[in-house]
Amino acid sequence: MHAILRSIPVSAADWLSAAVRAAGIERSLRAGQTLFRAGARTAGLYEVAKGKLRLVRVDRDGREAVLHTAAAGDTIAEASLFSATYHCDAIAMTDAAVRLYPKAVVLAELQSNPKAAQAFTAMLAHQVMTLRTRLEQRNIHSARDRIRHYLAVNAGADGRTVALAGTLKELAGELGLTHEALYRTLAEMAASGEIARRKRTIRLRKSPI
Amino acid sequence: MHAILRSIPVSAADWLSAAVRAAGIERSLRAGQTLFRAGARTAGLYEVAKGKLRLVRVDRDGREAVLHTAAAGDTIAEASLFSATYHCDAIAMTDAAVRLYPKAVVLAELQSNPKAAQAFTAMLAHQVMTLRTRLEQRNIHSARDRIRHYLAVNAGADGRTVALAGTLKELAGELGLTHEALYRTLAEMAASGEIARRKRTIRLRKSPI
DNA sequence: CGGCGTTTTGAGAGAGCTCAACATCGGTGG
DNA sequence: CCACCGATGTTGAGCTCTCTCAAAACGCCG
Repeated sequence: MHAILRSIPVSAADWLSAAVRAAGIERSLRAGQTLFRAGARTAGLYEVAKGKLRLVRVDRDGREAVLHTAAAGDTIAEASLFSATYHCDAIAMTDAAVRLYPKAVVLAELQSNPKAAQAFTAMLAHQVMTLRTRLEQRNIHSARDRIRHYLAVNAGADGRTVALAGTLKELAGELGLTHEALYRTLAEMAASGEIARRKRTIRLRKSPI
Repeated sequence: MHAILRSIPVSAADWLSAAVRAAGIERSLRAGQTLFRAGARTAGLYEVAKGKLRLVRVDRDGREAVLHTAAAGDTIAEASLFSATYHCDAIAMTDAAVRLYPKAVVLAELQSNPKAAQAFTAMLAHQVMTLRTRLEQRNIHSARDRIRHYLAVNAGADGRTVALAGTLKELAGELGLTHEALYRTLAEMAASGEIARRKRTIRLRKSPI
């Protein structure tokens, strides 16, 4: 799935001109530190240089919804180029480094450089599709089927091996499950022989129909 | 929320050049008819001229996930400009009419017309934020809170009146609830005085904190 | 070795889903 | 104008499933 879009450059490095990149402002973050919060004035586009960040919205119950996870090479706050304030919090999951490309510089670049604009647009289009896939996933109520869906969507080249980016607890958050439910269901699926678990991978025993 | 992006032209009419619009191919659809299905080769960008369409993905249980609802003036299949196949089904909810702008024509336009490209990009950015809001919504487990969230996000200018676009059953699908749960919870909220229901509107009694 | 966070397993309760029956509304045709 | 029909809207009762709270084992790092 998304085979074509996968080949599109996701890294800002690939489409921002040297001039824009030169205007980038580096910043380091410790694990757990906040890059920006919802409601704050938007500064521009961030590129993750090192580590991982997550975009979350917090509802009044203190529950966190993980909207996105960005690793090195990814950009965040793309949509904020067209908005005055951020609409979610960005928090470093690990020690991390980001580069800020000021809004005006990026917008000028997008207007003057069709190639950059096209790449940026393609990346947004890709994000729309990824988000829709996650929305589809959230429509699945059963924990088991939701995990199956995740494994199917995120399987590697062989179609049955999934590399886990972070901890299972993080995965639970991304799936919208409690970590207990995820642990339990994974254990059941392993017991029934549907999956095999290793250090940082899960392998599907049978290919999903 | 999204106050700024709301003012961005959502209609294709506003940014496609006359030449591209002239290349548009009209097509009529009866209620329930399918415009395209997941997996089919992408033809281009569609603009809804009349009626309403919905984009859905169907899982193996036959359950429908409503990814998007498009009304007159909206475009659909934007991301498909960068993909060889569609990733969801488009189904007419009412008798409808659409205009197809062939992929090559639109892509050429985006490359040659910075203004169009910018408008298109802004629209995609807007979609990303809308999708994230829906993803946030799906993280809310309680039916009541999910409805509250929907009402808060979709309240009109006065901040407490929400116009219902379609049937409650459709709304239930969009909220990821069964229609029974939605009916019941709306009835409870009306009984407790939290909302007031009219023909095609819901009004919040108190402004949500 | 000690401490902290992840991983794991247990038991109970709540909330939405499912199945079911009925009411209501809008359109159609006699 | 009225009867019919389908879809939406509404309410009831039971059940399943995940969430919640709890406690303990495990792994990693200082």
